[in-house]
Amino acid sequence: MIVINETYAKILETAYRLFAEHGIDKTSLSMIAKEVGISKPAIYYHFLSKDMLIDVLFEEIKKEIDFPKSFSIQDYTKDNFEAKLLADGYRMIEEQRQDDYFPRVLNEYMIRGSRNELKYEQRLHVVIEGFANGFEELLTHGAKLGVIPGERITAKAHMLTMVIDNIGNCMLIGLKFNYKEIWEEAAKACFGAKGKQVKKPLS
Amino acid sequence: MIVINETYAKILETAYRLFAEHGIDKTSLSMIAKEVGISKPAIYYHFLSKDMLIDVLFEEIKKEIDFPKSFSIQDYTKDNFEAKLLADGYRMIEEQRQDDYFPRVLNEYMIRGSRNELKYEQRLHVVIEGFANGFEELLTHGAKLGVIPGERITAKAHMLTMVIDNIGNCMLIGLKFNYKEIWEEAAKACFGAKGKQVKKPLS
DNA sequence: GTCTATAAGTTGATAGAC
DNA sequence: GTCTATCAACTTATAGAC
Repeated sequence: MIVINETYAKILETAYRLFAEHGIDKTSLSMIAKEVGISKPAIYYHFLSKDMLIDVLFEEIKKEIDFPKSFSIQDYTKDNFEAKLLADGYRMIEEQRQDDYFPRVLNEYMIRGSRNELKYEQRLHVVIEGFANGFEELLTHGAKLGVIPGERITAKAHMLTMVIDNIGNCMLIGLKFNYKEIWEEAAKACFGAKGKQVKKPLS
Repeated sequence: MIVINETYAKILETAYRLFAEHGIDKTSLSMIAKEVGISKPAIYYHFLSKDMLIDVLFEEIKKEIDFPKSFSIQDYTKDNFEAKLLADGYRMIEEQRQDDYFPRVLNEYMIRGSRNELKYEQRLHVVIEGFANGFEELLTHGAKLGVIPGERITAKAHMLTMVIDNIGNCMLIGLKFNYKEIWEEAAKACFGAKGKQVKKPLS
């Protein structure tokens, strides 16, 4: 978050934290102002309304979500494909385990999108479809390499999206599942019956 | 929902609908009273507080969630196992497509559980674990019948739980995925390499 | 059981001084 | 840019009549 104005950035950061802790609806501008150390009307100098603040924060958050950040397709080769798909998933799970502010806030926008608020709905599509398309691209790459069956790539990609996304949700409510193993099952399903090929022909 | 008192039931039903439409936080007791056709203080005769109303409704909702309702293990045989697992999933997806009030409200409680409100957190565990355990039981049954590999049953069951649950979430925000195909990929993953056995020796 | 009236507090937002 | 003072509108909740 590179912002010119100091206070502007502080307000956004504080809103982010408080939204995660209490939810958007139950976070008032007074609470934010108090934490930042300014008066409530001062917020209105930087943001037109609470709604605008919520909006701007969502735009900032969206920038942080990026499929290529977690799964860099160009690094996947015929030999490392399965291992790398597993490892990248593990890493994503581990990242969520450490910072639960992010998925919490994203969840807040998710629930807003699930209502009739169209503006969030459409923007959330971009987020999830980003992952769905990313996985589809990755699996297509795998099919070209010959490590993944070429059929039903889209369905498989979406299945992976469902799993990795819901792992985050379940961690949020404190469910103690073995998420690495769950990801392994989902990932393995993409390789089909022919998945058990040469394992370590590397170097 | 079989309740003795008329107004009591009306309040609960109206709360259910309004919670789904506007979220719990943005649904006031005035809104509920207005829709029911009574005055706001009348609600306090039936419920100690808004919190108690939220609590009671959650208990009612929990009764509606029941794994055996969607997947009745005793009906799964060696011959129909894969087909039935698919069909039951399809039916669940179809049910969600028709009534989106239910998942919406459940989502409201989910997000409450993801905060620090311990009472919801623990009760939500019961809900999801109900499905996780149900799938585990079902797959164990499948392993006994010889249609499912006996290893990693728990991980597979949890993977199915992640998928079926998140399909609901994605439908909620209006994502137009092919959910039947997604479920097929998840289900097929449980059968492993040996899954391609006799298909129609039935009748 | 349901009402009117009202308390006590919070909210998002604005006016206007500095 | 930030403040104090203030607003109208809402909230949950209670007192007490019928």
